[in-house]
Amino acid sequence: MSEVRVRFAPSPTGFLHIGGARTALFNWLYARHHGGKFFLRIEDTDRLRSTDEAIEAILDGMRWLGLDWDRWEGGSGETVRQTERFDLYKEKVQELLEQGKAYPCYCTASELDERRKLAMKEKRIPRYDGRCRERSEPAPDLPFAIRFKASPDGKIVVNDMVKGQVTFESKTVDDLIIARSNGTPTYNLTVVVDDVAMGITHVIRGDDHLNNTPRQIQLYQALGYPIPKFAHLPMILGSDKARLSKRHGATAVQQYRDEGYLPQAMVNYLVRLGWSHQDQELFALDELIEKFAVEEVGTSAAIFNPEKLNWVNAHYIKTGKPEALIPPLLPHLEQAGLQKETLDFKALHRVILILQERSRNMKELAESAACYFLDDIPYDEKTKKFLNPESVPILQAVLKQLTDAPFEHNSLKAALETVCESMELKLAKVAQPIRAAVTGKVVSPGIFDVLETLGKEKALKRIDKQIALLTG
RNA sequence: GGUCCCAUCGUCUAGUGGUUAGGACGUUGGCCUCUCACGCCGAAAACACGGGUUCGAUCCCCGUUGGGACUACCA
Repeated sequence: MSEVRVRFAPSPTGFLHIGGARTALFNWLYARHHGGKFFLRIEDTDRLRSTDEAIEAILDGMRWLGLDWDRWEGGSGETVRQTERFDLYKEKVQELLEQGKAYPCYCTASELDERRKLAMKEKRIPRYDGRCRERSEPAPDLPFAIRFKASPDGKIVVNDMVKGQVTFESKTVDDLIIARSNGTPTYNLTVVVDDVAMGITHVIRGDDHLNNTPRQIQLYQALGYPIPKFAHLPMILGSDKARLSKRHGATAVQQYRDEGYLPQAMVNYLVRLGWSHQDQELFALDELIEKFAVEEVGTSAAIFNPEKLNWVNAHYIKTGKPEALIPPLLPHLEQAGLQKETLDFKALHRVILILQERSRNMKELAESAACYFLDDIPYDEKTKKFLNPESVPILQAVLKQLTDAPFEHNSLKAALETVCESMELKLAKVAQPIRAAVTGKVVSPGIFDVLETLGKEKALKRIDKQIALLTG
């Protein structure tokens, strides 16, 4: 069986964050590159912290990024949920128990907690003292957790696809709890059992899991399982080199969507965090699938840089086809006060054409686009500089000249040049008042494009209205 | 504290036992110009430190320092 099978295994305790998205992306790319399978497994064994909202948020984020996942043959749904697999875990725990590879531990959580604190205080290494490991007295009638009996002998070597060979002394591996006293299994056990059950060939995850790997390898061995290949990806950090968190601004992938980022920009930005292909910065998705290799992923952590994301996003906006930009733009247009139902899509197409090269995100684009559709446009405070009594003659001349002009770039140019000549003014002197009058802003695309796009009716009406207001 | 990981411009990174250490974002000077962008041309900006190995180290090895992760009946 040479098929590549990977998985992304988030715990549904929150939204899909940047780090998780990158891990998912690398798994996805690896699977797609090798023509393998990419599964989504929800690690919800911690029932207290897992929520259905979080699961939905994660799936939503995955879909937005375009990371489609495969259905696991052995599962009943689109994703694998660990809470539906407790029977299997119990069976495996029982197996380990029967083989003497695990044992009940009667220490309570609070006792363990106290001992740990004491150890820290006395500067001892906080690790389980193994007091229940070799129990000779009869089992007390108390709740118990199950611990894995780690082997203290020898070394555990991880041949990591990104980190290279990493060696751990077996004796540093603690007797970890594999089942809680309430009977539910814990992460290190479920991850091993499921990865084997699902036939996972490559475990690609954040390097915060590197230290878990020796424990998991011991479990693989105890269960008589083959060990998959591992690839531990470097972390993504915030600007202060600390783990990315809310302090650094948006960490949820959805928030970037809401702020006007395009999924392909997000994907392109994320893939370059830790991976590169010579000097290339921009990659189309199919190109990524073709070129991506986990083996080429770098070893050091990367700092998330919103500025560069902005640049990538702007690139995809200015090079995108207007029709492709419309769907992701719609929610932002609604935010900007435009109803989808009343939108003139042909006009929108033209508006996008003149705005896309000067927009960094969809939100900006939508806000700039609004004035081409609204009947009553808001006027920026800054327009006062250009809309004053002095500009009235200019506006009047322009209005007169434009009344009979075809609203097409070259004719508009000729018309405004005529005004400039007759009034002995530079184009800037004429363009700014018009710009202010017709867009309500002091910056916009080129004035001829603006007028053409806006159309004669709206343009003249707005100029006329400003003249009226200023002379009124 | 213990274990493990990491170290090239501010940031993402390329790179090689001999290079003027390359690209990109950002910063910055200029050009273009009706505003703002875009675009174009230029500039500043890095091999953490100390030992080795070597004719020669940014590159290989060791150490130091500095970051990070893990050290839960979280995942």
